[in-house]
Amino acid sequence: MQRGRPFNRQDMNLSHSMEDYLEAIYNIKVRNQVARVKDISREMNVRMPSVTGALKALADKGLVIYQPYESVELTQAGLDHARGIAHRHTAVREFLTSVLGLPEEDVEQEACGLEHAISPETLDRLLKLVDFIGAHGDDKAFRLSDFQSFLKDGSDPDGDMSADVCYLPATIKSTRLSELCPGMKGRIAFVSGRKPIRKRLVEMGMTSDTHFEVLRTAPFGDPIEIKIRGYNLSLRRSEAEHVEVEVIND
Amino acid sequence: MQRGRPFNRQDMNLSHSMEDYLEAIYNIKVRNQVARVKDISREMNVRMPSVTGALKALADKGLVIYQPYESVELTQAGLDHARGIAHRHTAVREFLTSVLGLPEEDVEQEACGLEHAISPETLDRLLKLVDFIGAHGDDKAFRLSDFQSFLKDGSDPDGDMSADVCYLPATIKSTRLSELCPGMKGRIAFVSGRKPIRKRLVEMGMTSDTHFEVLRTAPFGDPIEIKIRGYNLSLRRSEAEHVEVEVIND
DNA sequence: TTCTTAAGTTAGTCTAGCCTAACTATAACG
DNA sequence: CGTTATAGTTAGGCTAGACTAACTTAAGAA
Repeated sequence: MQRGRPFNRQDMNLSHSMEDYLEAIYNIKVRNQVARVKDISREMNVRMPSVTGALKALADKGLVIYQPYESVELTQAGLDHARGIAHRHTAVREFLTSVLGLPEEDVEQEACGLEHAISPETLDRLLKLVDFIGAHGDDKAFRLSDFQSFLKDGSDPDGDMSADVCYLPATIKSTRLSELCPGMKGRIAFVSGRKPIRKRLVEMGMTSDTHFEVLRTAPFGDPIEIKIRGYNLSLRRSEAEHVEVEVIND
Repeated sequence: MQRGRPFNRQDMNLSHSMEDYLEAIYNIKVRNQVARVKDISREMNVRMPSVTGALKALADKGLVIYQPYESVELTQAGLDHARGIAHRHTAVREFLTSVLGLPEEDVEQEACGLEHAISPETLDRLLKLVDFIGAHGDDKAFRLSDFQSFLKDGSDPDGDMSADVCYLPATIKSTRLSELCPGMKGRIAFVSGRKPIRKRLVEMGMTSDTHFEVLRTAPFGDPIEIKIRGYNLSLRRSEAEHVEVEVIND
């Protein structure tokens, strides 16, 4: 029960609907680089004026940068939030398909509903469960008690998992280029930021879907050196913060 | 994504909020026999005028019988619906606690959010999963592939489950007295219906928390004979339909 | 039987989110 | 360089669902 509760998502109080908009913007940027009102309207199945309204609300909360007639940018906070939602979505979808065995097609819509109601704690355990169950193919035996003790102290009797593994299985782990450490590889999702900085980054070859590897980072992470399209490139931290990437661990 | 979708819960289109009200009424009746505006208001954490409004809306949809200044009754449809919601709620709570191992206290609120977004198909599988995993204590090995094939053809290699078991484990299976078959035992949850019929039933000993057993049912289920408080009682089907019970299988 | 009080209702307000209709900006093309 | 089509915005309206303030019922005490 418990009505009247504002949806408690960490500090920020985002409505169900605003979360949907944020997620849509994020997804569109990953696909198309830029998110325009029309795109969002299509993705969300609403009319354009509704999008305009939502963007103003999101801008008020400091989650997007919105200026009339321009394409939408995510702020740092907006990006963080959007990633959170996307992770919840992925976790739920993953659980529904790979554990419950529901068909991919049917799952998408349901995940959209469930993603808003999942607490961080549950999210964490859901991901761990998916990982634990699916760790080494469907035929590996699973004991609930093993999982429980794994949750507690991170021990897995079969030694296939460890507590500090990355719990995003068939999942995309997204972050900013500036967060990566040397040796990590990834794929560029999209470049955010206003026109001039975007232009510069794109000219350097930072375009969507391009793969790269981080070579070196200086003491304070500035500059950061990456290998991309066969070239070595050196970026300022302030620039790397505008590059949303997906980590690929091999 | 997919905004603009009316919450597709089977045929009836009930909003998130209306579902909450319905569930609250159901829970209160199970606890208190009667649900009054004040109770609902307390349970839902809203003010009384909001309840009045909601009751009118639910009455319009034919889910409750509402007359000003009187206590609320659930119609047949309302009861069915409420049970559905309660089951989703229980399934989610069960999963969160017994599989994910989250603490009881934290789970209640989250279940409230999730219960609205769960499809019948997912509900079914979630219950099966809880049952399958917990079938014989935490130490029983579980193979995802076994679960998957159990879902398909109802076969369990260890023979501990069968396809037509009742998939509500630590769960309350609630229904109407009129639905039960001879030999079934249960507990009276509450008696619905307007005053005269309620009065008669209560006088016969049909009060909340009383245990009973179904002895006989005539061809068309009318009358139905039960043993309650040491007496044998014969009820018309039309009366038994007003008695909400919880089945106890031993 | 009247009085008092708690429960319940009505009326009216507010906000979030959606909508349509009508206006405006931008960019692309002749 | 103006025209036009498309994208986007503003204005205004609607519904759901909450709220407060003020009125009404009903039930129990005097």
